[in-house]
Amino acid sequence: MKRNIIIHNMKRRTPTTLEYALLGLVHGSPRSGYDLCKVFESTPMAHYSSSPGAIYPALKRLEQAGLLAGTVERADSMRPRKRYSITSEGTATLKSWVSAQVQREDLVWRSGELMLRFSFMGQLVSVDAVRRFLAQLLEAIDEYVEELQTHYHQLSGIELPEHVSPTGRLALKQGIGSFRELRRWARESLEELNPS
Amino acid sequence: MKRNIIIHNMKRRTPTTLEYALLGLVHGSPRSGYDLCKVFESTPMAHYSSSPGAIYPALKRLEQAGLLAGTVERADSMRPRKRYSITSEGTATLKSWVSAQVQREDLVWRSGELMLRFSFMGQLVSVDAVRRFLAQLLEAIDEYVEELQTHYHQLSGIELPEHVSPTGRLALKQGIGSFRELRRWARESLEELNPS
DNA sequence: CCCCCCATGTAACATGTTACATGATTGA
DNA sequence: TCAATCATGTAACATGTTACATGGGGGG
Repeated sequence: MKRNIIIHNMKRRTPTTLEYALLGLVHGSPRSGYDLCKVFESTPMAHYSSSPGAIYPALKRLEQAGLLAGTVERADSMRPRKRYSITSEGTATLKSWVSAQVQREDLVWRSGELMLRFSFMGQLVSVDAVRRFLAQLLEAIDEYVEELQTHYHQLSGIELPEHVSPTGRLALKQGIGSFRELRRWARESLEELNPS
Repeated sequence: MKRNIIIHNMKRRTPTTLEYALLGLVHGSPRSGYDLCKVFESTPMAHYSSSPGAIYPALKRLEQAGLLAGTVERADSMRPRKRYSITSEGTATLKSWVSAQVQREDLVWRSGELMLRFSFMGQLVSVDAVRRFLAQLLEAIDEYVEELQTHYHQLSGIELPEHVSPTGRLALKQGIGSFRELRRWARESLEELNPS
């Protein structure tokens, strides 16, 4: 009898950035796929998606995983519309995502996702948790900026055999500058959130 | 009579960002796949790749497209090594990539690729062309920052029915800040490159 | 002797991109 | 009536990610 019905058999990969973005938006208020497409078209959220070709399949995956629940409205009409709401499991997934420790890797590889997490935090966790997030972010930035500066000094210090073009050096400078600005922003935001 | 004579009909999709990064590095000096892997592991170029699983196939594609030429060294030995050099066609492709007009879309969707272009420009085009690039970049930034600010004011201005959390607003502020910092950098770099 | 570095790859897989398909409704 | 908008999707495709495979050489 191989018919063991395993309930938790769903392969539960961690959601992609797009999937988190969809979860977060639907958490804000229930929406249809079309609504979500328009959000991505018309707001700076555009950074996180693109096209119905990605959004509709992602919504389907989230529904199958039990993180979203879709209900069809106007089923009788010739123009049905499927409105998605977030499930309690979906909310839990979102919460643990935004609450995760900020690692150096997040900053280096997925800084966009970090900001997405931050933008949803306000509706999901306490102000204290938001402050913790920013504090961890500041630590990670400090660490990484120092790394980058080491590289920068290696470039501009001694004449290397392998000559680095001035634009290469300037590009690195830009990278350092952008992380410094991020740090500035994080400090300012911390203050703004202070209960003082 | 068609004026377009198709010389060879290899399907010539435009290279991916990773492929441009490889072209640029090999243009700097001939390297093997392993060398390139190490560059990505050990420098801030890390932003543009990841793993041998992407790099080796990309090199093969570039060779087939005629943009790189690989020669096997130590073919007799038990540990051969394939060193890639850029072809004249590869250099031409690189040049036209870095010289392309800077569009708003590049800034919004592919700002990382923009900086990669910039970092290779020094070895490929004249200082004048670099200045043109920065000038175009500044224009695009001005335009986009204004767009973002419009969104920001829509959020913080009137109380909206759909309440936006404070972190959502702060996240947008961060976005604006980072583009402002980019603008600052571009202006500074322009001055630094001035023949004054 | 064992482990890590050199140096090359391949295989499975999920995801995103682009393009297309469908058909009702609304406004000019 | 004609175009744009609403609203849903599917199919083909290339790419990147993760994991694994191979095997010699050098240093402790």
